[in-house]
Amino acid sequence: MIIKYSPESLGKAGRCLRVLAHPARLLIIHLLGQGERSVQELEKEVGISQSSISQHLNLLKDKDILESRRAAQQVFYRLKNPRLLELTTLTRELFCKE
Amino acid sequence: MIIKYSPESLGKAGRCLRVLAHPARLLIIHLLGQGERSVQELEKEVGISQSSISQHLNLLKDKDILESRRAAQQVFYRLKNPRLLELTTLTRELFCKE
DNA sequence: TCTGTGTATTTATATATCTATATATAATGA
DNA sequence: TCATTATATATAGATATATAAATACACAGA
Repeated sequence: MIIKYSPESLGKAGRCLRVLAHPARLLIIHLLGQGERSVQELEKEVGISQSSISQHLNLLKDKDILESRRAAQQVFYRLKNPRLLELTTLTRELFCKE
Repeated sequence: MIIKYSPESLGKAGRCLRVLAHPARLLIIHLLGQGERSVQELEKEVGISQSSISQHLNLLKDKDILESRRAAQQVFYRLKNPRLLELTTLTRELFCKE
């Protein structure tokens, strides 16, 4: 393990985890784990307003968790690193047992 | 994978992750990964006030992440589930690369 | 260029979290 | 019981986050 517990890395890890620590964003990541989705599709599947979805997506993109491509009017989002699913899976294993 | 992405489990996972998503608490978990510590020891190693340490420990205990035992005046805390370290390690691997 | 559709941003308000300070409780030993 | 040490809780002000509504922007087709 090269990565130290420096104040910087603790801060960065904390900020990234905090962005993940939201039900809607966890669901977005789960869905994107199955393949890319347009904002529209996410809006329907997550069940919150377009504006909220867009704001959540923006937070995740800011943290380099998602990336996107535009196809005509639509924008498709996908996980930047599929290993992120390991983290959400582990989270459920540890905290959602029953 | 038995665990579903129900609103309840998403909410619970989100709340637990959020408690982890703080630099001081990540450091506490890292330290407790090496073995139990008294509040006093954590106070010194983390470098924040006794009151703050106690409040962080309480949040973690509320989420069933830590457990404690009292020995005379001191209270020692430890990780309830050592697998939690897998989560913090993965977090650093994913988010603290550089 | 105008219109419609899809997405992003801005703004305001409500709510939650952080931190420090002060105070309270618990256990020990004199 | 009193004083001391260790830990926990309460409170308040500052800061951060969440959410909805309104608006702005981007693209495609007529």
